[in-house]
Amino acid sequence: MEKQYLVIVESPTKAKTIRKFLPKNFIVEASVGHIRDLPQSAADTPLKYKKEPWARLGINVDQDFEPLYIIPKDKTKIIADLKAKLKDADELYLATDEDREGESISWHLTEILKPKCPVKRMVFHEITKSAIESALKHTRQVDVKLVRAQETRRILDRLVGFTVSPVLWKKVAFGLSAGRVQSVALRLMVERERQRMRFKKANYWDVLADVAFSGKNFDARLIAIKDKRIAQGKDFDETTGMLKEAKDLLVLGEKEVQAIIGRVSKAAWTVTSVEEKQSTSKPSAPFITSTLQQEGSRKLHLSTRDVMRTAQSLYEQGFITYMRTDSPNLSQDALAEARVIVEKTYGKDYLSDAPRQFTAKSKGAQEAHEAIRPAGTFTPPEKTGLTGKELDLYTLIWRRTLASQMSEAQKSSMSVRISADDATFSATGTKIVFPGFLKAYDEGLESGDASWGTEALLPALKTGDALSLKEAAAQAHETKPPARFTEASIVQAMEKAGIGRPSTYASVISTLLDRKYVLRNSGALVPTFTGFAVTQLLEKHFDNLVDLEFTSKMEESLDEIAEGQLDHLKYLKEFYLGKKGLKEITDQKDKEIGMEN
DNA sequence: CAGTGAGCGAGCTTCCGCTTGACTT
Repeated sequence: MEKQYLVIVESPTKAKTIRKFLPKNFIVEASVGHIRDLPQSAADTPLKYKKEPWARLGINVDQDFEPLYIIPKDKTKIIADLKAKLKDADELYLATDEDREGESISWHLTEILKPKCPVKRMVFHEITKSAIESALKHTRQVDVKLVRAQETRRILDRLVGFTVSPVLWKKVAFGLSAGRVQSVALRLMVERERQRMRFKKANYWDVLADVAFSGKNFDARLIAIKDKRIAQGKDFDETTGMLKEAKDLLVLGEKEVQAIIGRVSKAAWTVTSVEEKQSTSKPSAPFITSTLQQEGSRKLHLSTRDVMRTAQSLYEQGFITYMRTDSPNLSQDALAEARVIVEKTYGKDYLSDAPRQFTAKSKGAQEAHEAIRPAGTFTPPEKTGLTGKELDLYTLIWRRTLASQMSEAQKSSMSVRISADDATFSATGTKIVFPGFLKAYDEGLESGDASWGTEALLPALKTGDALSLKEAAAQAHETKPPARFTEASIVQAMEKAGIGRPSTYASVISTLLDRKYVLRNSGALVPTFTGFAVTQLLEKHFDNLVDLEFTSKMEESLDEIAEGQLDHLKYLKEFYLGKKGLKEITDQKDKEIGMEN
């Protein structure tokens, strides 16, 4: 009889795809994410353990931090199904994602399914027939050290969350929360708001002139009087509203500007210098979760949740690859397909000389998946039959992927100096000589459409040319405080700091909104009084936890644990039970903070 | 005697990260 194999992946959609690449004697099933976890709340804790002093944490902190794992209700049926399928299998292939969490899922599966047949760990980074066949041949064993690193991460997050949150219930308000990720994200927003509150507005004036040369009009702006430069926004200090120190600049008021206009209106306008520069720009990397959320927000005005919901639907319909990823990498198949479509759609001139490959920028990237790109044969958007948000998002992904394999854009910029009486004016123009990738995708644009009609052109000028003044107008300016975070920009900031993962960016924002730590105000996230109070308390008493560096330091330790260079118990003991450990600090602060009130 | 309600004590809230549906707004 033919041998039977059971392959387990994380996502049901992925299982469906892989099934097509494998013979009938391979049964492919999904774990649907994690299958075991610490109890989510007291209600989930088995009666047997409820009396234990550590039951509330779900971790026996005095007994080597032994975690209490339970199977969540919604996973019991999945486990039963997997067990039944395993009965008929001669071999088990664990094909969960190749990252810390995926390794852990594989380990939990062996713990629960207790397979009697041989077990092999297989990994692949792209879902193609050749990649899967190769993965089947190159299996390994579950990496127990990597599993330890995941478990340590899980325990640390629970300890932080369930130790610090109760302090907030006592000192601020019932039901609040703190955590390694959410509290730092909140702090970023609070700090930005403090900057805004400290901000002092500055006012200054300048002159915008409408000038003409051989029948063509263009704008020129006042930049200096008698070689003394005019102050611009960036020259003012944000917290004092005064000119930054050691700047010998001219801050103009309305009266002075009117006097200048009077002088230059009667003067001769002459070009004193012309500088031309050629430049090229390269396309951005294909989408990863964070950049998709940013561009979905900027170009399509969708919330991070909306972006993810829509992408999930596109994924399930087979239009795009997996939407939770931190890798901008394109598979060999995808590269080839993208290049074929670029040539077909835009012509050979628009194809980059060589395939372009991108690497992850953020520190914590685990790169278990590919970039978010059109799946299979890159169906052109108009042939997908999609509508509404789905069509818009797919079009964005399709264009961004193609752009990544297109030629550079070539620009030519011209910078001109003009003198009139004692004043110097400046005009700049940019011309796109060759649009290249901009034809498919222009990041600078707010709408989804690509276009390169935004260039500001100057006539062909040379030194000594005489210009005619049409109009000179006084313009008032005031400096602006730093902008509040939006959903998109906070995700960008979190990713840069290595805080949170692609699967959690959207839910972290939801938590902050749920707790009323921040409010949504026409796109901006505005910290509330509660948000300020919580941040202030955490900064004062748990400063290391809300430090931007905390997660990156933790990641370093987890890496050492995964490599066997650091003992996970030593790390956890020091973090929680050590002299300056979380437990000691919390007990001490509990009393301290109480005294203040 | 039955019904009411003050007073008391017990139990609960919370984390991050991996996946979908089942549910509500």
